[in-house]
Amino acid sequence: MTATLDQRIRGDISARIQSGEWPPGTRIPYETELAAHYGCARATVSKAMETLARAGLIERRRKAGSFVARPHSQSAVLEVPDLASVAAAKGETYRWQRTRRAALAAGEAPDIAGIAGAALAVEGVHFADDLPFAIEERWISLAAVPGCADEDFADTAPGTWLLGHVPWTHARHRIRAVAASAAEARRLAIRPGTACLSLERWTWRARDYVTYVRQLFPGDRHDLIADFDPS
Amino acid sequence: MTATLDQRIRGDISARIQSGEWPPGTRIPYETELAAHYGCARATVSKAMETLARAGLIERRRKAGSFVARPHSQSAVLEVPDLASVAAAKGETYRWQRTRRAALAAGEAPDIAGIAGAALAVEGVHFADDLPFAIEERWISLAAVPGCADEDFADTAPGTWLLGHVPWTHARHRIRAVAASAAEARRLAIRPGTACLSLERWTWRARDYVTYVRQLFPGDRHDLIADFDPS
DNA sequence: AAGTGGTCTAGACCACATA
DNA sequence: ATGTGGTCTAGACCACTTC
Repeated sequence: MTATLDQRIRGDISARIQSGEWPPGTRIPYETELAAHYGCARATVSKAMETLARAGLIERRRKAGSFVARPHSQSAVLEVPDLASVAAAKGETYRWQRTRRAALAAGEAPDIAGIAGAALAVEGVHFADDLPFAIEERWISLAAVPGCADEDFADTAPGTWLLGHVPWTHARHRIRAVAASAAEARRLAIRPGTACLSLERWTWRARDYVTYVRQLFPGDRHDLIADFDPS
Repeated sequence: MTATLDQRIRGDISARIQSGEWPPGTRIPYETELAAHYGCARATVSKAMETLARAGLIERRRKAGSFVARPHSQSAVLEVPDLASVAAAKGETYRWQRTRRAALAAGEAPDIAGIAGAALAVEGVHFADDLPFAIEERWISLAAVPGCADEDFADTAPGTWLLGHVPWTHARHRIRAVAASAAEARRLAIRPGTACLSLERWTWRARDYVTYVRQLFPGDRHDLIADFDPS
């Protein structure tokens, strides 16, 4: 029921924006005016406004004031959970089966992985209720993740291990639809040419590549959900 | 070069986390300790810590202190730009061709759209350099967006119009890989069964559905990129 | 030149989780 | 019972932008 003053101010303003009462371009009252209106310190108003600005609802300009922002694109937060968690959430049994583990010398990792130095290559299949639902190909930079040389990844999928052991600073995902090749189809127990979701992820730590992974899901066994609330 | 004290504190701490010096679970010095170390007020430290907590780098617990977070899932910000902007960014000519516009009475919109009342149905094709690269099916709630009854959407894609005219509070995206049906393939000038990326988006304003849209892209003509920096 | 947001201070009190 | 984070205040000065 009761909320902080910060939240109340934020709520009042975003309600006016979302109701259309303050259309894009409207000037919001100055911080001093709002502080007087709420009978609080300007710092409290400022904090609320900063949060709204970071959420993209308003734009702030010195000397001019704060204005309701014009939306320019839809954005959404895509959660890419650990596959074991996905299966667990659906009440399915999860299993990882490694099919390859190889230490590669410098230059042997494929170009797309972006790893120039020595790397560890790992491939395997994720099963839910004993049905394969994703194949995974991964390369890990040994320079960036020296500890992974001691892991065999026979029982634990590398993604699960990396998540808890390696800090990263930037990640890029590419999502595509592709037809399953004959080899991929065999490992996923589907027909060649079936539409599959391809999820690629490059992970950096500072300027060094940490890992590149490609996961392939049969189209009817996986989808990605992204939710977004501006707030 | 020079930054605010807030940024400096944040940078120092995230550097220690990202370098691995402070692995997940490490207790970060108390706010009072950090304030003494930097010779500043606790509020300044608190602001830095709050930002780090919102970015997911740390977890704060009353009485216990703040701790380096254990990452549990990868998350990424998926930008879903207006398709006209995508084409423009690639230097391609963009064109929208409407193929259907129909006012529907209550109950006539498909269940998946979630719109119980009267709705406007719009379908069309997005072209880049005169090649179809997406088909779109959309339903707009007339109750939530009364102004759209006056739009014919012959020249402007509804997404472009809605972005600038309708405030929304929540959106959900679903991304899947599907095989093109015969009808879809014909409109996209591809072969039936081709792997396509299906992007669905439900948009709410408070508790009311505003619009539902499904866009279908040939797999080789579109992909989605999502970047993420924790900060 | 004037006035806005941006940052910071040195307190204060509170709520809550832990010990 | 204690000590942490959570919030807020009443000031202050600065930087930047617009007038």
